[in-house]
Amino acid sequence: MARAQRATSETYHHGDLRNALLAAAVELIAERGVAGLSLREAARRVGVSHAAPYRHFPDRAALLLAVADEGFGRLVEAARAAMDGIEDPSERLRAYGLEYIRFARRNPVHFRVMFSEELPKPDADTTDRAPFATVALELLFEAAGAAVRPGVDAEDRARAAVAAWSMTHGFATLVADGRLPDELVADERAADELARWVLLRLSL
Amino acid sequence: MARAQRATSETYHHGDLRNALLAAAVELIAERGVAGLSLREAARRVGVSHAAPYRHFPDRAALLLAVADEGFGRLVEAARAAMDGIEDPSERLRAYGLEYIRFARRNPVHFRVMFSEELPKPDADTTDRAPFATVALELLFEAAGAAVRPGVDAEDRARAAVAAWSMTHGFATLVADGRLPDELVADERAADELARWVLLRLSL
DNA sequence: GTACCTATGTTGACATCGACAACATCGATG
DNA sequence: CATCGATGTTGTCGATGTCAACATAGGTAC
Repeated sequence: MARAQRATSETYHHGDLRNALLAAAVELIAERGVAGLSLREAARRVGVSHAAPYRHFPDRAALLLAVADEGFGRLVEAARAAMDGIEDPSERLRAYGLEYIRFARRNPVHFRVMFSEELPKPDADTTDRAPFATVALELLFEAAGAAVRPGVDAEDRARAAVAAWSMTHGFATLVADGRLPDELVADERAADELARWVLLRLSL
Repeated sequence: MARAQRATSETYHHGDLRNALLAAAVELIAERGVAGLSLREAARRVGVSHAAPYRHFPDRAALLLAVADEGFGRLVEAARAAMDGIEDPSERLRAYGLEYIRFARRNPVHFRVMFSEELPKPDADTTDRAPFATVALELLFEAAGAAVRPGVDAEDRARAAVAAWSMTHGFATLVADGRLPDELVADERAADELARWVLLRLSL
């Protein structure tokens, strides 16, 4: 928010433009949606010229990608913390799912960007610039694979992962997009409880 | 596709501009994504001037809305046909889900637009211009409500609907966005089978 | 300490887009 | 056959993404 400690000479050289732009982008998207994000408006809001952002992001897509990766990073962190110490594989998977949904509820902007169509498709190059997305999904597939009864073949293990992801991602999407009745997800407690209930309908 | 029967005077007055624009829009979105849809490019592709689309759609959002409603219409039609004649409520719900997912696979562009963030939020006015969206969701909630064991209270019935929607919508979203490994959903048969398997993990 | 050098900002320009206004054309209706 | 409304066209405006050319500040090498 507040301009970084040492804004050089109080005018030229912002000092922390990259982060300021990220924050402004999130704010803007919250107000106008992903499509409403404009580099010029973001620049305006942090008080720099319209071309300044290009010193930090090659193009608009890169800014979106940065927001997405920030989101995936936070998700991975939260999920790891939530699963930490839990032994039972089913419980671990549920803990991940719950955190995934909680994340979507608390960071709807990030979540929407993370799965936005506007995001450049991950290729070799993009993967470098957004490492966390891969990690987050690997974590999920691991947890899901471990949660199926032992002795199940690889194919069904993959299917189980898809089922778990579908359920979790579906619910999270509905929450982040505000498609569920407000009273159902108004406060954290109610939302958590509903999420838990929904995740329990999943039998792998 | 082909210009309507009587393109008046072969030049002025296209004859079926509205539909031509819809088709062009879908094509464009398939190539460049929803964000890549531009009224001017659509106009160019059907061979009219850049302002012609405004005679049929008040703005860009309206064109998107029309694509979405076309999609919801087709979905409702397909879902009704699929459920027709099936008695068992659980089977009916599964039939809907399967059709929902099949629709997403076969019409990924429509599906993405239908749930795109860019779509104007449904308010009283929009509902008039896009009646099918409501119908499609009502149909789902009915089917889900009927599928839970009798004697369950209203609250759990609503929860069940959310769970069913989450699972179905989640999987459909992953498919439409191409996030699942290609070999899993390459041909219709494999995709259907996987969808069935996934939907069977749902126990209401 | 001073003279560069590089990272970071700024100004100015161009093409594209959504949107509107003013004008043109066609076909149906009297 | 004259008129009128629906449908297209041209011209224009402001906003945007992106690039090129220029400016500035702060650190580094001597």
